[in-house]
Amino acid sequence: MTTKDAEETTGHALDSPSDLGREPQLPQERGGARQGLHARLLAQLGPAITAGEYPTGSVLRADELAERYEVSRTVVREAVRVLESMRLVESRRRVGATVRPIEEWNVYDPQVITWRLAGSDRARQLRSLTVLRSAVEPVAARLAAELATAEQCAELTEHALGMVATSRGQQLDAYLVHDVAFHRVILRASGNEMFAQLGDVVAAVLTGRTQHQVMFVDPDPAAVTLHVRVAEAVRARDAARAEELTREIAVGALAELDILTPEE
Amino acid sequence: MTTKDAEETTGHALDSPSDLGREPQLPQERGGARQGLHARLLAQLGPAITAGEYPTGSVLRADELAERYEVSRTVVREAVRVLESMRLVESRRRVGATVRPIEEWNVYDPQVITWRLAGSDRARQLRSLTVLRSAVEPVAARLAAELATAEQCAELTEHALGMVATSRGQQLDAYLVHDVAFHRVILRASGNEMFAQLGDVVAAVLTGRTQHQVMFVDPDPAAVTLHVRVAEAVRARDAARAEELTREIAVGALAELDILTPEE
DNA sequence: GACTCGAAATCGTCATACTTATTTTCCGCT
DNA sequence: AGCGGAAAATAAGTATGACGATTTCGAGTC
Repeated sequence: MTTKDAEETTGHALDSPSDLGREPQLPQERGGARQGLHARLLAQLGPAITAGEYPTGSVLRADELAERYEVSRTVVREAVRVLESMRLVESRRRVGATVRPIEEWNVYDPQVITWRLAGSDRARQLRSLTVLRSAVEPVAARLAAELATAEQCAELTEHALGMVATSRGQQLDAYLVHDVAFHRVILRASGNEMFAQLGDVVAAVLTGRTQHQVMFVDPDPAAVTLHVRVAEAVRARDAARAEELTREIAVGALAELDILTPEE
Repeated sequence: MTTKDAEETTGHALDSPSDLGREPQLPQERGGARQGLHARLLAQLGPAITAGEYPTGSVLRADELAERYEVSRTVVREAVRVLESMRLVESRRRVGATVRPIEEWNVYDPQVITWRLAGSDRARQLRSLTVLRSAVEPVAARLAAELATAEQCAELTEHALGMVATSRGQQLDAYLVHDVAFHRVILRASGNEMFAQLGDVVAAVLTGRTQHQVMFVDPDPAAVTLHVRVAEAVRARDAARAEELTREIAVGALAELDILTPEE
């Protein structure tokens, strides 16, 4: 059972509600009136495309979509415009919106990431994101060590200690909260806006990992210790050490991934 | 032959030259301006917002925009939808599209990056991107060393040698071509789709650097040598060395940046 | 003074007519 | 028969008006 929780924090993020696009048609959900019909249509088309339901090169015609989903062309066009801005499709006159190859997608778009994480592309997306993390977070930690405010240092140790406190006895949910918060602080403290924006991505990865991993296993004690030491290094303004320790965490995350998903 | 038909049926010609307009916001065709009125409107609004012309919290009303830019509300709405998907604005009923704080923008969106690079935010954007590069490229080089095909290795050495050949005598343009191509190959060869997509970003950074730097100076010979050695390391499947050498390149790029732009 | 209810403003959606660009068809020409 | 170009067909793009939904604001009442 997919117990959902741990969605929180400020801002909106990549959380996809329990909206599984199994139904091939009819966005008829009177349950939750999300904002706007076009958003609902998007929530149908986006996952469908990223899941490969519409393969590369296939064409979406406006009238067809309008009829299929029982909305006006206006709504369809707005949704298509958004898909186009995500580079999922390319709209051409007299042809329609053709699905672009995956290499051209805006794979950094939070919405695209969410859709892919929710769909059949999950494993691949998770791997890409983890590799990205392994590249970014060590450098972010280095910068954080140089730039973090006293308050951010305090948050860091607070969450590191929180991880220690919740690392045993099946408290994975509580552990996850601290873990996510910890990495968010690091990324934000780096002072780089592009790093900071990866906070949601990291949250998604960590959440996904927790949900999909064997839930009985407590977190790796070594990883917990590393987090504590990173917090110490940042507080001590030891950039090199913060970077190196975070790199060790990243190595652990990659190794974990190799266990979970079969190598290609 | 462009013959003007004096069509009075609609009486709405968007290119009527007599219309001078004291609110002259007539988006002319421009390089990069894709087909479609909405794209042209977007090309006006996007840069304006990212440049801070519309500060955070300011509101864009649909009718107002429609009148100001002399387009229909249909066009305005599509443009706003796209801005919304980029998280530049948030559209609410009865309020309009309010500009979000920069921390919430989709700073990885290629279009947003382009706009910011072209506007007043240029220096900051360049710095963010360079830091990102410094994090990603070393890891990408490591992966490339493990995964690159023979053909990619060949391309790599080819471009590295090309850099050597054009590194002296004011051939900066030719040098740039090889430089960009080199980094593109590395990113692509890493096998990570998210890294690969940063190729355009790196190209933008390198191009911007060349354009804004003193054009008389030939590239740093040390950097050129490093590229050659990276190519060698990748060919030799020496992942650790490829990573380390690329990290040295990144350090150089960061140092260069500190010279150009005053630190904050 | 606080509370409620109604009116105004503005976005969201729909329907429709028309425009424009591109593809396809097909006719006439070589 | 093959080829080239004009005409037709098609679907996206744009414009416009109408209506619905919702949020905000203000006026009137307790």
